[in-house]
Amino acid sequence: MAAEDRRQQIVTVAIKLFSQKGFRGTTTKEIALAAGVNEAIIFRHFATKSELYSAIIDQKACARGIPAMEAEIEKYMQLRNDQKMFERIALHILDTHENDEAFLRLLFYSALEGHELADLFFRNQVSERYRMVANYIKTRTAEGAFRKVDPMIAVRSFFGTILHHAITNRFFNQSLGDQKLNISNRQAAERFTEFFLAGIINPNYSPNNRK
Amino acid sequence: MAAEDRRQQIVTVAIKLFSQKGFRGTTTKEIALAAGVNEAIIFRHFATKSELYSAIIDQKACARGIPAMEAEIEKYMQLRNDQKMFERIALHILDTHENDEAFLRLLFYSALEGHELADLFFRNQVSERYRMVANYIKTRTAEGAFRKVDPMIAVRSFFGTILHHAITNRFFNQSLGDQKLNISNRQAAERFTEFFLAGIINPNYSPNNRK
DNA sequence: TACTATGGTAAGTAAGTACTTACTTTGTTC
DNA sequence: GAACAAAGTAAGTACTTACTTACCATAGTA
Repeated sequence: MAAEDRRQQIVTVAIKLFSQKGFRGTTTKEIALAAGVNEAIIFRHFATKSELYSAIIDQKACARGIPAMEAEIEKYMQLRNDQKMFERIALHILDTHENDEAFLRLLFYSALEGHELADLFFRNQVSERYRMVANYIKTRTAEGAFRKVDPMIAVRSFFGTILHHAITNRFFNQSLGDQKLNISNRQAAERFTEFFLAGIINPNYSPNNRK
Repeated sequence: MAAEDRRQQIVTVAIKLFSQKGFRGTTTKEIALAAGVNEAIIFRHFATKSELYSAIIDQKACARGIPAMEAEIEKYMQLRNDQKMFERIALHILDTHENDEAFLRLLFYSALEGHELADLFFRNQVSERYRMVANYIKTRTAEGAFRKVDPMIAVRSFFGTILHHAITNRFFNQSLGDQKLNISNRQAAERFTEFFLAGIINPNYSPNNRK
């Protein structure tokens, strides 16, 4: 196998194992076994185990957003379609964490074990999205469509709700007994967004008497 | 030192270390060093490292609630003081995670590493509280004070908001740059509750024409 | 055919790891 | 003060860890 392919294969295998057992909990021997090569091969491609982790960070923390989805959100913002806009963001988050099972675990392990992944991800991806949504809320408040609220409080409420749902479903669902909430991501995005917007829209607003 | 005291001391030291580096990441040697005893002492009190973890679980997952706080919440429920009631729950959660720094980390490590602590905690503590709040929301909806909402959606929105705030503050606050939200727990409880209630109260309700 | 660069391996090393063994100290009771 | 149980220790064991060394196989080029 060509060097570059092997390198990528090792990274892929390592992502899976690190997400399952953490960085400290995963041995280079296990990674080699799962990749079907001798352990020494890993150290031919990566000087240390930490360097292998760095390669994962480069791949995960700097992942580019999906342009189609970004455009969709942008469109709904311009149309002032609040429901669809927040719903799309929520669905994106929920789907991301469902499709990439490893990622949420990798993030939490990284936060707990003190690697830079979680920090970089927050800096590069989350922080920017928080700012964008906060600005949208400010705009809508200025237009009179939303009540006067602290945008950061509203942003944390919204993302908190969605992330809590994602985290609970992944880590704690079987612990909740009859308190489970087994709905599709689409339904969840729709209903959490409805609930969120009910709390933030200005009941006296009609689009015609916009200032 | 008496056996029971030493045992408890080892548990206390282990909680701190396990929360910092996880179960797998903490060595029995480190625990012994931190407790100021020989490593063999640990194995005199606990047959295995796992058994030490079990002792922690017994102590943490079965911790009793604080009666004074439970009574306060119960009182606000009976008085139908929605703001104070939700605020008190929120403050309890935020304070718990601030005062017991180790606990949130211990919980997440346990969820990731697959120990029973997280599961037991959810089963014994969280699930019951979710049910209680969901029932309260149902009652208030029946009384006409709250809009007709899915109680589970509302419950997840509320707890999600509060937990997200607690988690973000503990793990990711320094990653958020200017998106930080540096407010006291009391302020946070008050403002998140206000925001939540604005979304759930029935605007046409007045207590006098209760059914 | 011989040379060389590259992808691969077997079998190590030194430093941990959980856990044990054989022994010493210390406080209590008669 | 002798007997004895409980609290403590030093120095192990067998095994695993990240990482290394010395060697092999094969394809492309001269």
